[in-house]
This record gives sequence, structure tokens and C-alpha cells, in this order.
Amino acid sequence: MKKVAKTQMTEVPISELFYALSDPVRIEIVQTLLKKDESSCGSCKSSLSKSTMSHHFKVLRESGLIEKHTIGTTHFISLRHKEIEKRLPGLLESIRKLKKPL
Amino acid sequence: MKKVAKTQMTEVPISELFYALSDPVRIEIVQTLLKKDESSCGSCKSSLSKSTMSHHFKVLRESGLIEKHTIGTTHFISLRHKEIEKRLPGLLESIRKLKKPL
DNA sequence: TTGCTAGTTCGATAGTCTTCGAACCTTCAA
DNA sequence: TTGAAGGTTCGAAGACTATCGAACTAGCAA
Repeated sequence: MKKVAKTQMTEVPISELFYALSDPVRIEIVQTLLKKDESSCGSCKSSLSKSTMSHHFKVLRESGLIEKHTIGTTHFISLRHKEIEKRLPGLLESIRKLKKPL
Repeated sequence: MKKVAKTQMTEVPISELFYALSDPVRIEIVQTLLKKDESSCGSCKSSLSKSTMSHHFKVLRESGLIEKHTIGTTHFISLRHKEIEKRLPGLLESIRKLKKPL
């Protein structure tokens, strides 16, 4: 039986999770995911370069907020709703309602 | 009529609020305030220097999470419960329950 | 194979953050 | 007035961050 190295939400310190949300770009990504439920990386359009966006996705992933599953050449990302709700109930609903400036 | 320059919670971008919570030291301060309800700066004891602690209090204050009222030579700080609850309902209750490592 | 698409990784740069000790400020008490 | 207590501010050091373009990787189609 192979052990899947899936990041457990509870392993990540909560400060890291808040850190992931401390950047307006990343909050906007989360909001996009809340609307679309799932999305390819590219569909989170932004004026930033793709390497910068890739960096932000990585931060979100390592904080345990999102996860990625690749289908062919497209990398789909989605929020880890259950885990987030378990740790910080209501947070996602609050973020959904936020308006700019983030 | 003098204008009181009290920071309005809604003026501060939400990313700044999350940033304030992205440091374990500051989360611990918030937890302390949740237990004691109000506290002097000095009572949030820590191994860090007082200038460092002062810095963290400033970050928390500027993010709108805490406020300060001075009585004599002691500076009391307290959480801005209502404002926080309005913007991020349930957050404080979640933070109260958090265990180390933060 | 070749080339395209969609992302990741690398190296660099400029800016920001945490932390400290030293110096400073303010209030109160002797 | 002097001194102590409780914080704040300053300047500096070292670590970390956001951002970019360039180079790279993996899957798919022609």
C-alpha cells in the first residue's frame, strides 16, 4: 500500500494559513475559487506574470488551502473546503463576501 | 470639534488583518487577550525583548485587531471584539481553540 | 520527431519583516 | 527634582517576500 503524501491541514501551523491569506492576490484567487468551485490555474487571470502566479499557488497549496489535480496538461485547483471549515469555520463564507480593496 | 483618529476596522484591507495574524507571537497575544479580556502589554509575557513586543502590538493595532487605552503609566490593550466579529464572524472563537504550534 | 500549451523552477532584485539593544518619553512616587 | 516603571522609537543586521524573465518539464497533437 502506497502512502499518499497529501498535506494534512492540521500539520500546517495556523500562522502559515493566515500568512497565505495576507496577500491581496492570493485572497482574490480564493474568491475566484469560491465562485467557480474549481478552476484551472490559467483561468485565475491577472496582470502578473505566470511565474508569479505559480508562486502564489504554491503558497496557497503549502498552507493547505488549495489542492491541485492535473488532467492532461491542465492543472485544476480547488479549495479544500472541508479542512478549512473544520479549522476556521465561517472563514470561507466571510472571504466570499469581501470587497476590494482586499 | 476635534477629529478623533481612531482606526476604523473597515478602512484596513483584510489582507493586512490576515497579515497581523500570520505570526505565532501575535496569535498568542490574541489568545492571551481572549482569556484575560484585557491586559497590560507587560502581562503578555514572552521571551522576546520589549521592543520586539512593542512592534507586534503596533502591527496588531494598525490592523485594527486591538486597541489601547492608557491609564497612568500602564498601557492596557484589548481586542476589538465587535469589529472583528462583524468582519470575520467566528474567527476569534476559532483562534481561542487553537493549540500550539501556532 | 517537432512543436505547442500550460505550468514550474531558477536566479536576481528591490523591498519588507523580525529581532535586538540603546536611547527616549511619560507618569507617578519618594 | 530625582528616579523608577512601563512602553515607544530608532538604527542596524539578517532573513524572508513579491516580482520578473529565462530556462525547463510534461502532455498532447500533427
